[in-house]
Amino acid sequence: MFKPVANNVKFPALEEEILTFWRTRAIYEKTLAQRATAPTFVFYEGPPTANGMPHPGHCLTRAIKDLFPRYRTMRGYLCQRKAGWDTHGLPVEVEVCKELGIHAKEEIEAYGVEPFIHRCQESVWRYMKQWEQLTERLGFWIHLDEAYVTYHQSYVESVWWSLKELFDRGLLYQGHKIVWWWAQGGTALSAGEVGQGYREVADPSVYVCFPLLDEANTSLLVWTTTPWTLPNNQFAAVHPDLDYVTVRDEQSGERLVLAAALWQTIAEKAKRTFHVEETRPGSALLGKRYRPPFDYYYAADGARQGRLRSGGRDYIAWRVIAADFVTVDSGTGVVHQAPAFGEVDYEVLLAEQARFVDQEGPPLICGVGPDGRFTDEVPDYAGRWVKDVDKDVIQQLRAAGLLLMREQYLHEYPFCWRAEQDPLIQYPRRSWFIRTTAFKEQMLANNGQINWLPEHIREGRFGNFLETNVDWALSRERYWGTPLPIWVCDQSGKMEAVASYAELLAKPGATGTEVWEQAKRAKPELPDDLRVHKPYIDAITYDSPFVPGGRMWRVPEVIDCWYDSGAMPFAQWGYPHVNRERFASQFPADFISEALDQTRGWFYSLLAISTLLFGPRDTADQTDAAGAEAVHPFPHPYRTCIVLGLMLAEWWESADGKDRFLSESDARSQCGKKFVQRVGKMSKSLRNYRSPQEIFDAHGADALRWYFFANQAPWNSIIYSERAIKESIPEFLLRLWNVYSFFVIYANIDGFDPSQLLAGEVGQLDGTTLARGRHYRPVNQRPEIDQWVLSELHQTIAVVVERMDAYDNYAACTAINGFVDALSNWYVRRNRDRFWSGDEQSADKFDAYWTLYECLLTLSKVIAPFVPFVAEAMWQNLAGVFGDRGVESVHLCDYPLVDSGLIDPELSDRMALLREIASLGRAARMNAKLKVRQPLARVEVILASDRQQPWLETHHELLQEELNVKEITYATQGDRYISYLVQPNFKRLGPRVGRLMPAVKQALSATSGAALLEQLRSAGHVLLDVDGETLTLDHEDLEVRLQAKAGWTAAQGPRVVVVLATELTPELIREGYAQDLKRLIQERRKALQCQYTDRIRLGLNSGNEELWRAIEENRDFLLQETLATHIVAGPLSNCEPIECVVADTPVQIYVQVDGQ
RNA sequence: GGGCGCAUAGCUCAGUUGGUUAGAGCGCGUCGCUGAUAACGACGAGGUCCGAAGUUCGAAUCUUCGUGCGCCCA
Repeated sequence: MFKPVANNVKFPALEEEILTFWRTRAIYEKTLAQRATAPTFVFYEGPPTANGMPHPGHCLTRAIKDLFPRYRTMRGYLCQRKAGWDTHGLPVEVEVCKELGIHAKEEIEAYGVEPFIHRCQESVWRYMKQWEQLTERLGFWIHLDEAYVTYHQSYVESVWWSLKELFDRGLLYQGHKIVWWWAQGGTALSAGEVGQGYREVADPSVYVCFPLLDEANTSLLVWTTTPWTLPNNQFAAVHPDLDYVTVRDEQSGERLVLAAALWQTIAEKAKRTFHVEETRPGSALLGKRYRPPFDYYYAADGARQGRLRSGGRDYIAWRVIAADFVTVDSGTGVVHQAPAFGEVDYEVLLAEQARFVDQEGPPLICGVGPDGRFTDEVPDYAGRWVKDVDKDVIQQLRAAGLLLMREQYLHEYPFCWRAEQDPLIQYPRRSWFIRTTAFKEQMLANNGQINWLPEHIREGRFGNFLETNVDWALSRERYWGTPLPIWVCDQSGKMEAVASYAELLAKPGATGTEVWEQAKRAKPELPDDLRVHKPYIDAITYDSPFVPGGRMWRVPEVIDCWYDSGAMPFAQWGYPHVNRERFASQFPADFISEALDQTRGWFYSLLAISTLLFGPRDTADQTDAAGAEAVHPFPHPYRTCIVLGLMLAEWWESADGKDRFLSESDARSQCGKKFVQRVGKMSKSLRNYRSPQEIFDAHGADALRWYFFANQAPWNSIIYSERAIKESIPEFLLRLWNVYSFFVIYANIDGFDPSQLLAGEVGQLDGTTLARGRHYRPVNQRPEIDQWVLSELHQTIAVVVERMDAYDNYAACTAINGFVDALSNWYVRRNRDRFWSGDEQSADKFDAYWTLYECLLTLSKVIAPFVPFVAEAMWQNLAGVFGDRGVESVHLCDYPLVDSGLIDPELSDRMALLREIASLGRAARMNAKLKVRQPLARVEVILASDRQQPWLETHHELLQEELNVKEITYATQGDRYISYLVQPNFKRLGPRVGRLMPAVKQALSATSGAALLEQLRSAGHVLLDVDGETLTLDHEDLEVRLQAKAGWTAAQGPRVVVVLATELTPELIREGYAQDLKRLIQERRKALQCQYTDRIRLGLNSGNEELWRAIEENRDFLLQETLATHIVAGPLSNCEPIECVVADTPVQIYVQVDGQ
């Protein structure tokens, strides 16, 4: 016996039971164990951070990350799934600072780096529980207890090894970087953080004169929105191809040089009258020297020259240079350059420096300290915060007669995201870089081999990003991160990199471990991993190999935590210090997936690090012994990458905007009809989304998973809509569940128990095994509809496997959904009688049970990777009857294989036609307002082709029942009812007739369709004169469409028309009455909660003679259908009647269970 | 400002190398079916396939330009 299936299934509760089953039986571990020697399918987990709550977006990534490994495991691969956690970085420090109520770097120093680091380490596990819970509840199978953790010593040491590689190969260097600098906090902010802090502000913008040295009374007119940077001016930039004019200011008589396109606008704004005196291209201005508005540096160096590499000499600064970025969109076409405070400006400086012989070019002028205050180099403003001096600068310019005008300028400017009043400034910092630009071509070649989904990422977003590659700014002046493993000699400044802690301690004269040892003694619970972190690692020094008596000290920086995550392919194993073979077997990944925002994040860090470390090297670069073994053909470190779309939130708010972020039902109850729906980015602070746990509790993980997998291609953005998730249940899960429940109910009634019919081990209950069962007949001996449904099943498997091998879950789900619909709405519906029939031992009945049983078993395997809980629930019951003789879990099964012998495309086509006829018949009934319970005498089916007619004729019964008609006739000649429309087969004829196509179409429609068909039938082809040519068109060149003529109750499809005979006889009408009665009685049975097998007594009260006659004529039918023992006229004692209307007259029906 | 993507029914989305009735689900309306189904089925309304130009015998699909939106970067 199967376990009875509750018809009001609660998926969330069901899922909890399955989770317990998986856990106690260690099913996940068993899936791996049984593939121990199988070929590998390599998956990499992109490490999330556990110091924030998981949100719905993580459900999507984790669902996709679960789907393909599960699928591949069932397909016979070993797919290890090592979890990982990203634990370093500024966000962690910020969380800790919040707890401590501090935010500046000095405050951290004052608090103490050591206790600060301890708090960081503790903080990264804050939401661990929630993450683990979400992961398990979603059914994401991954080894959480063997996770890699980026702060662990072995992980850090792998990163060190890779950095030492790069250092030794000359790929790690120090340079300046202009960063967005939070002066009050003393730190640079990452691009993401800067992006969060943009606000629209009004800044002063000034038009300033830079007097030219060799043109009297003539100045460059320069525009800037940051007056405070003017004291640090080094150059003025023009576009060499733009036209510049020299204008005379009527009022002052001074001449100004500015872009030709802008002079009128500026004259208007400044309320001046300009007279154009000269026009010249920007190129004619190049090299012209000017006097900057402030002479703090100019006084000493204004006349200084340096030697050029190309020979000759040039002034080091304060002259006009060429730049492509100059536009005439705003400003004056002459751009002030202060390289210390602008990334673009700094590029200009680098380019200028490159022209000069080393040490003779322009130095970087920077009169501002890291605290954002002017230094003594700018005496007028020394000690003042840069943004505070704008006014005074303007005042000074005006006094010097250098200010043409000032205005307010509205623009977006970044502020610190956690200290909202602090504007950020661009500021130069010493920084460590990885020379990724040297590997651009290799990265592009590697990228070219990756299977990106969607494809456009390769050439588009990611490819373009690689094309514009700049060296990776690796270092961070922070505390909680992987320390940069470079030690520098305090005598010579020479440096070397260190690849492991042991290597460090083995250095001659190494000291400093006592700092860690003391800390550990004081606080024994400290994880040993901390010893490779600040401040302990900084304490370790050793003898300089470069200078006798020198000491080696670590540089203070830690590294960008993106490097940590990108190093995970080897660092997760501790490679190369340990686990060399594990790395070898798990590299590269076959599959990774994250959301689109990782393009420049993890996808890049993985690719860059892998290309640099494991890509081919030129022969000169054989520094490392590991290098030779480590060269891998592209692509690596991942072969396929699914780039998921963003997840959007959906919420409701009142029309007046007062109540926001409501659920749909809350909005309805609170705002009446005055509410609106909103869709937008998910935001933690706005709380505009429901927690995943709520979805799990209300609808279940399978519902969420199916919604993700089956609703759209994964790279489209998806709305996290509770309603849509809920709706995915009846569409698929519930429909499937109902079929399953139907099977179990009837199998139990009829005593169909496969475990009694099938002896011995049954394993995965595949087709071969089932074939051993008693009463299991070969498929070709079963009714055609059984053959059909199994054919559909195997076609579905073929599509699903083909699509899933191509990582296309959406199309796979569509195919599965289509099969479940066919199973439910055709197979089960059309075969109810076979399951309901009295003869428990008939071959036909066994065929039906074995067929449906096989479909459901196979289906549970097919859906297992998608909806693992429902699949397991079905398997536990369907295969559970065998106890230990069968496989313990559906997830231990192999994915079903296609039995192409069972696929019958012809049968599929025929059945599709039959279903179409049935559907059209119903449509025609609808049009005639003839309900299906009313039997009809006849339908006529007119086919466009007689090919399937003989087959259809053998299925009269099915169609008669479906359409409730007495007779069905087929014809291909239905001239009374229809006309023929013959059209060319465009796809076939297009290439052949080309431009004649419209004429062919015209000629065909001008000829009588019936005549064409007759010609085709008799001669096998049609001759058509078109444009002086005679075309021979055969059967396949033509498409025959049917068109129902007016005046008939008919419905038309492209290849078939169904015509109803609508005239009713009294007998037919009485039969309809009997059908009405049957339905009413059945409803009553249901209301009385009868068992399926309960017998009943019937009583009827009605004065309608026709109705009684109907009962007499259909007595057997009624008794059989309703399981009634007899029918009496009049009421039954002790029985409540139901009042209803049959045959337009009131009737009381009494239903009583027999024996009560 | 640059790059990438998207734009198809009221909503959310499919739409296979270009082929002539553009689909699904939901929603809405009408009706029907039901002893598996708190389900289901049928029918209907609803589409300038964002706009314009081009290529082609033929364009939702290819090309160019434009518009709007999103994301990334500056």
